[in-house]
Amino acid sequence: MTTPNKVTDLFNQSVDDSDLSAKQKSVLQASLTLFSEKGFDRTSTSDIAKLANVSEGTVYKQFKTKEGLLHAILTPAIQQVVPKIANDFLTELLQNNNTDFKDFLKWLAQDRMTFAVENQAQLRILIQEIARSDGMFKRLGDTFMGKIAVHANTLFQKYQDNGQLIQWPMPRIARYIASAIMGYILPVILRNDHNLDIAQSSEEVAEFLYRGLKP
Amino acid sequence: MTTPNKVTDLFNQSVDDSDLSAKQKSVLQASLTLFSEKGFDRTSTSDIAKLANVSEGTVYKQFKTKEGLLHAILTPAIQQVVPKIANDFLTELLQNNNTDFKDFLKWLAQDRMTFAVENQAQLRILIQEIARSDGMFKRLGDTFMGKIAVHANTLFQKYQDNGQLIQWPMPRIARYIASAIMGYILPVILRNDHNLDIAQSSEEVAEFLYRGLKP
DNA sequence: TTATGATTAGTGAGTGCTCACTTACTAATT
DNA sequence: AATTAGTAAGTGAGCACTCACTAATCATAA
Repeated sequence: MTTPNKVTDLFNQSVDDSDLSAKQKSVLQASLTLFSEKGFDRTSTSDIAKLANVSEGTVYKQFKTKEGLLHAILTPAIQQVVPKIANDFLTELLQNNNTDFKDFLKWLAQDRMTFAVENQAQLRILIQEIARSDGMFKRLGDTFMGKIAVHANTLFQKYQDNGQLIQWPMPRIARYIASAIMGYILPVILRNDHNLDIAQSSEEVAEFLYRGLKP
Repeated sequence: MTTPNKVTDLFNQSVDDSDLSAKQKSVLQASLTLFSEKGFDRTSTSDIAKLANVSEGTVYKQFKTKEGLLHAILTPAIQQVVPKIANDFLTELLQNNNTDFKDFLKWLAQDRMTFAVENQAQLRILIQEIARSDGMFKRLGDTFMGKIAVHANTLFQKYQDNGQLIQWPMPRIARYIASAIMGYILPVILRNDHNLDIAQSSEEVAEFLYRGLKP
């Protein structure tokens, strides 16, 4: 439970799964780099073509529009940011052994921190989109409510019945867990910092959260 | 201590302090609205002129460039996001009465939540900028280290000596306080939500933080 | 007060440039 | 032979910004 699970690198995973040509892959890679470094709106398609060493027409052969390129990058990110966590909760639920709540917190933190460090560029682009359109945040929130809420609720209930978790409403508990972990992840993404000590950080945050959330 | 202090509305404050004409003020107001709704890059100067009911030349009479407009909006925001907190800490320090740590947490949360709700548009634009250039986040971080760290350190030390605060390093404590409060503020800003129950939320977050941070 | 000159505020039709996207073409693959 | 991938020179639209001009404001002297 405390060992890190396999958190996949989104780019390599979704690129390998698709049957894109080498040139198209380098278009995606160049877009990922430039979007995260300069922002979507300040990246031109000719910039992308130059960095990818292809002609500008090639950029449009596969991804019909510039937005389509953004979509190709963000869709796998969005689909993993939220639903992957749902799976984590389920896995934890299905193992009926009574895992320590603190261990679960540490494992969750570890898992999401690993994901964040391995997908910094995508997450930065996602944050840019969230800040621009209030629709994106609501969409993520809805996905969370739809896919995670039920599992999280059940799991938290178990810990509450165990006497390991305070009797607060589930959204309140979720908010503190999410924001504390975000407190480690966001600075890393926003500073382009590549030196997050995940073992140390997840231990720390689990300790704090457990103190704040035990009955 | 638990009563909210006066948190000023940035736009009205900085606009009234300046000697801008009515038209220039409406240019600023229109920019604020459009930048926060559509993002800086997707707002054209002709959009701004239209919403402000002025000619496009007027936009450029006072604020020489579009960037200058962004600057005029963000500078007061940046100067209040961080340094205002420094002042709060100082105020708290100078009242040498032994205020309860939990009361301080509640007051701090209340203060920043009020600020955030009253300056949603500016903060949303600031978040957009933070997400785009990693320089902005570092700049805020440096301002924090320069203006707040010392005061916060002294204050936390006092609470630690009081036996009200756990003996953790100051950055760790600051991180949890900041992220927990952010957990309430960010959703409000990113969803354009205008219904944050500040009294309830600040009480809640102070309760959680105190549980997690008491020795 | 009022006429005068000067400074500033505001206008809106340009202007040149960048950019997303197209298209007519060639090269490669099957 | 036919379909697909890749090319590179367009193209038109939109944009930030300018400029020649007019309207308003204001200081000062008759």
